[in-house]
Amino acid sequence: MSGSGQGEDAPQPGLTLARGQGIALWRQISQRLERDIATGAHKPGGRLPTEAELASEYRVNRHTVRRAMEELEGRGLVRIEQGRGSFVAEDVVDYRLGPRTRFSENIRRQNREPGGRVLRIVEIAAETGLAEQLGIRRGRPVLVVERMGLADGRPLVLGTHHFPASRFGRMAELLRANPSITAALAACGVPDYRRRVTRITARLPTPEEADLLQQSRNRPVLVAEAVNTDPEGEVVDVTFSRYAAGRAQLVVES
Amino acid sequence: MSGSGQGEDAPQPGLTLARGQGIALWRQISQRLERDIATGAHKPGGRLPTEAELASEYRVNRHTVRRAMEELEGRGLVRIEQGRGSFVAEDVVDYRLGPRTRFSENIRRQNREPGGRVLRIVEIAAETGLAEQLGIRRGRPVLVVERMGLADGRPLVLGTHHFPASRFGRMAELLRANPSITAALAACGVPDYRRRVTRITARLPTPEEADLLQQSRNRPVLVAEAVNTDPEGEVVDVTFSRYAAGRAQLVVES
DNA sequence: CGCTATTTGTCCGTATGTATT
DNA sequence: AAATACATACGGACAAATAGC
Repeated sequence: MSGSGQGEDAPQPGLTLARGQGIALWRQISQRLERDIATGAHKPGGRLPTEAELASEYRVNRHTVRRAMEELEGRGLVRIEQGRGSFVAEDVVDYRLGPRTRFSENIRRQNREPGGRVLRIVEIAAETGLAEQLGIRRGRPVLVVERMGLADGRPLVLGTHHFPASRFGRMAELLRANPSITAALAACGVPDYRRRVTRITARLPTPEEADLLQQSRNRPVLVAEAVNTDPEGEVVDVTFSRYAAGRAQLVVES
Repeated sequence: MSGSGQGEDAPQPGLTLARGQGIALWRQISQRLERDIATGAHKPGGRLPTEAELASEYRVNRHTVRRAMEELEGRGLVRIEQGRGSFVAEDVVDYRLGPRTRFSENIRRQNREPGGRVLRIVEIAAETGLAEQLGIRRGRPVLVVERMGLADGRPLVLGTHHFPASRFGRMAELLRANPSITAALAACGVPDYRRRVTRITARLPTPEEADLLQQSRNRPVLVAEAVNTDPEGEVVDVTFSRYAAGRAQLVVES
């Protein structure tokens, strides 16, 4: 790019790839784009050439360029939007994990506006593993709350909360009025709770998760399993949170 | 492929896909395979049908099956090996993150044999951000140690450590003799250190990382940035660790 | 050891669908 | 409504890794 836009036929020095050697073409392209981003030739938020343009510049098929772009997207360097184009990526939110983790406080500390939406509330019977974690008997009713947490109106995290229904049956209606978990727990007689353990993994999102988080299928989600207890040590809930990686960064302080 | 292997022409009930509706074929295939794994029709560690078999069963192109398989691999449900086949995934290692995080102890607690290999040691000049974190002046020498941590001989994590060279210049030779960071620090007069903050994100690996971790490009890596201090509160090192997601799960206790 | 069959990986070319502008 | 740009799907060819002989 940069300068003479035409001349599709010229050899285009610097854009020739090593063919037939051990290195896949899409990797070479992805490396060059990465370098161009690192050196600032493509600036954060800036627009990248279209797939067709890159394909003709590098003299490869469009699919080969797509491969390279998908890799860069998964690594968080670019963002691809159907019908619009591809852009160099930016910004992340720090999400602090600690004994007193509260979503809204956490987001406000980053000078962003927190938001929440309850997606689904159902009751299920506790299977063995869950029952053990919640400290209840197998088969007892569990309230499952599916919730989306937002920062500045953008989806940041999907949380699946599990409460013992015997103690927190009222939460369903409370949450419908106010999507704050902390507020609902307070109304159920738990003004304070504490995070005990958090198990963190990462994986690619399911298509549904990618959709809800408004995130590409190639960007991973951070999966955090948390166990919260009340001041007496009684387990209040077990939560699986899925954070959009690249929008959130979990911070643990010791 | 369970049972009657021939009969390529029969309609194969249950394997027909909804074409031309809103749902991409590869997604439907991935959903079915996911269900088959969940129900135990395909058992953990077990072998899945080949791409060619699935393609003919579902009456789609092999590439469409590949798409579906790649998604499942990224989500950690299957493992794909070139020349061998595809398998249902298993096991993860819990890696505890706490103030006194030590790699070897951590791995041994999981009844696995820890191992380490130093990949590269170089000295660089501290740029602004790093200098600030290390509590040294910009441009001062920093020892960068690239290390691989193994469990039972399998790569688990890649760590890039940054030590102020003024204090820890001897580490280079020490590590060449013994790849343990803890031992090398002890020899440099730091018998104990503490992890202060850890910032955790996830992304897809670079091709090099995927290679070193012996992991697929579709599986994310957990990226943890840690700051360690000595008992006096002096910063000892800043480390970026990249864990193979699906082999490791980070556990935080509060 | 090399040879071969199997299985996944890369790349090309084309056609069509869908979202955005 | 048209043009642009990314998404899905197909079909074919060859490369690379693995396993068995």
